Amino acid sequence: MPKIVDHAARREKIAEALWRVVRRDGIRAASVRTIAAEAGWSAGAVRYYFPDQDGLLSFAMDLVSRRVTERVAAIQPKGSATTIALRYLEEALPLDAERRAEFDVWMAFMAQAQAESGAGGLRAHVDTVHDGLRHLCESLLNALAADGALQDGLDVRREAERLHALIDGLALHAAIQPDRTSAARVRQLLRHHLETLMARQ
Amino acid sequence: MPKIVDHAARREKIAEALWRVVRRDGIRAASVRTIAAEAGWSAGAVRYYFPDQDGLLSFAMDLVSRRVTERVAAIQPKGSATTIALRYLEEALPLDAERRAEFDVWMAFMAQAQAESGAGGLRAHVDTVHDGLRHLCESLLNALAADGALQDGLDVRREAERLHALIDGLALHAAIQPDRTSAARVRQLLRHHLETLMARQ
DNA sequence: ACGAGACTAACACAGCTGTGCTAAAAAGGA
DNA sequence: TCCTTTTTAGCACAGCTGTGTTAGTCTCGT
Repeated sequence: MPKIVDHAARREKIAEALWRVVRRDGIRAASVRTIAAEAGWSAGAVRYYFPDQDGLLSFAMDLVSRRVTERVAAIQPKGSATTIALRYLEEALPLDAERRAEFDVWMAFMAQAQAESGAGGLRAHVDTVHDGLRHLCESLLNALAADGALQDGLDVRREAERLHALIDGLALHAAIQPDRTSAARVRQLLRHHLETLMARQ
Repeated sequence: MPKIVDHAARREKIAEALWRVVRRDGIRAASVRTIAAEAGWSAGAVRYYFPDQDGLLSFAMDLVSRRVTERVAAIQPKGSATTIALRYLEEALPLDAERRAEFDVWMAFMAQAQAESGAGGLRAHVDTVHDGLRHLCESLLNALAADGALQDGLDVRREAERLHALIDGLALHAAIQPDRTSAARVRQLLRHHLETLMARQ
């Protein structure tokens, strides 16, 4: 029959073009035409894959979280519970150019999602990712507790919330002031925080 | 001479209209005309006070930080160093409707400021506020240390960074999931964090 | 009263916006 | 080769965008 292009791959290419536009000029500049130009196609071609703009935005936001999820899923959980925890938590932080780009875009979407009206679908994405990270924090702390690595009498639920907040705060700092908040420093702070939770050897 | 209106007050009214638009429909909807309509004036009137849109955006963002700064400056530092610290840090968190509104707007501006090109002035505002909060954290910890309330051998600089990240993370959580992250819970987590830094009585 | 200065509204313009629609091009199976 | 289906480019439309400009309205000190 006719020419076949990888539909899913094309949609991702377009979404990535949207990311670049958002990162370069902000979400206000993310129009169908600028995105098409960035992707190297005509506006009509883009609209063939995304009939309307809201769908494009929603897909692009979802792609961010899928990318992160894929990377997290690819982690091999080996080593001590502590090393594993550090490894997982680091993956959620924007410590290199690629993840920093994703985080910038994510931040733009998150701000947009806060708008009461309009694309309500974005709000659900935020909640999903947020709950996912909270759950990850809790799981990692539970694993540490099972290993007897944590101090006695620790409220794991509370510590998970605190860790979660710390992670998001560190992510923000790494993103908006990458020079002042180097990757090494962020790793150091994260490790230090975990150490304050651990039992004295 | 002619009719006199309070110039500064009018500019703030317009900026607040911009906030409402951003909060309701996102920063993408923040055009001169929608803002004018929201403020109840004509677009021409708005442009009399803000010749161009970038100026309006920049002013509106600056107003957010000024409002926060004013509230922080109005705090009466009385009570123990711990109470004072809690009082100050709480003020930086979006724990009521007004501050939540400000934070939503701030988040939208922050995301926009991350765009490499375009309104470069926004970037400076972000840095100023960011540094201000970091400095506040450090000052409060130093005051606690001077009172002998902190554990011995604590790296204050490091703890200030950790506290700062925690604050920003808690603020984010309080803003995007206010139902799941109640004001009481945030206060509890903050107090708990400080307690982990304090010397055992 | 009157006129100088501060303020407001309205229009114009070129350009961009999302979306609907249509015609053409491409490419693989028959 | 030709035909069928997918893919692409382009146009059209109404409406919005930022910004210049201009004409008008108001209010106060003289």
